[in-house]
Amino acid sequence: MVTIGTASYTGTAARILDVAEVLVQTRGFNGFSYADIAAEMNITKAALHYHFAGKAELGEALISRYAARFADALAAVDSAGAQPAAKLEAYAHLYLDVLREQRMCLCGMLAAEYQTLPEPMRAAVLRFFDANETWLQEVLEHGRAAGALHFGGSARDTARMIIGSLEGAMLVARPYGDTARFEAATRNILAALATAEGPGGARAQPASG
Amino acid sequence: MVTIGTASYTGTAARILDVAEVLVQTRGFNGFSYADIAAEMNITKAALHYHFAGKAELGEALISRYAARFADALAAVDSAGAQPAAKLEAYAHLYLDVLREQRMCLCGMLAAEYQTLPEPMRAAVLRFFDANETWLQEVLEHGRAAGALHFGGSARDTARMIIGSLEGAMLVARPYGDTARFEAATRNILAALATAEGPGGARAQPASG
DNA sequence: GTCTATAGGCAGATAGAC
DNA sequence: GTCTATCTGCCTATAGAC
Repeated sequence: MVTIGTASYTGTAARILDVAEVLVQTRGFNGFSYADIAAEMNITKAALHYHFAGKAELGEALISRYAARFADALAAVDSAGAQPAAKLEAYAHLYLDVLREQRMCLCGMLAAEYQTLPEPMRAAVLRFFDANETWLQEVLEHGRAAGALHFGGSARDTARMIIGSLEGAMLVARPYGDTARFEAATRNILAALATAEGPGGARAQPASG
Repeated sequence: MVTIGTASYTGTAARILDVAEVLVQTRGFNGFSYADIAAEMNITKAALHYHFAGKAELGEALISRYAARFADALAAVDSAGAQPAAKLEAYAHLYLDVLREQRMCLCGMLAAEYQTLPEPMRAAVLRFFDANETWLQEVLEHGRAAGALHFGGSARDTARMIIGSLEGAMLVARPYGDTARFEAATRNILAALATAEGPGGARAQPASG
């Protein structure tokens, strides 16, 4: 179980986060302004500053809430007690739900803009990926021990591969407005883990010298 | 052979593109300004407008030149006459070279910002991915016919999976400043294609209902 | 081709009234 | 909590001299 944050917002603050979240996921952190949020909510920019001192603080709150929600979703998958392969499918489905709303993963988007982010946001983005990696690693290790999943390399590297592949599949599928691209890629990746000869087997060769 | 564009720039225009390219690949299209380019080059913003009417035109030129360079690199891989698996590794190495300079793929970055881009830039980004897909598809089909590559689904879907996985591996590896993350993911992906039981085999299950 | 100067607008942010 | 009003600074872009 991974607890990333305990941030809880209600009322106006929560509504601000809702609006800002969509803006970041569709336009990027550098692609929207306080004026965009204010216009959408029919309040003034000054009111926003009452709830979140600056854009940096708003960004931190966004990641914190998003990560907490994601952690809750993963905990729910664990509680459902499904098979390892089904857990991986449930994991991929979390991404698909985001893509269906024509959004990018919040932290995938912020990963692209990483170099322009204030330090606290950077750290929070990495924590999000770390938490995902930890959860996947556990699923992969248990799955391999139970003979349900098959992969050659370390569970850690395989977890990282899954995260990257899903983030990238979203990244490319969204401009095409085509969720089928994401779903096909997901099938390819997960199917290889559920078959006898998974990725990173003995015959694996380095991709570069 | 895919010819994307024939754009050719020399002198100041080429230097502007060089500087702007790094800025887009590291900070995003919405994360830099004409002032940044001007400062780096020790010229004025007004001089930039002489070469590229506006940021949108500069963006189009950037993608056009990047895509042409990428197409040239793929043609060079073809000319080398390597085995299918080696071609895929060479393809992945193109991405690695970009990541080693701590840059994101230009079009991967622009894919994240897609919704904020002017239409001509959007179209150019999709053309880039389409060209990549076409090239990979050909390598995959020839590789399968020759018994060198193994995958269950269509070559098109597998090509798309590769593009997404490499873009995503870059996206996540860059914030960590860790090229090993990218290389491990690449090994996982490509190894599965070079082994008997590749991804998307008969046992493949849909990732979602 | 590059400059100075400047326009016009929007960014994030603050002060102080209500 | 939300407002009006305002500040400062940066943005893209243009005009016109050299």
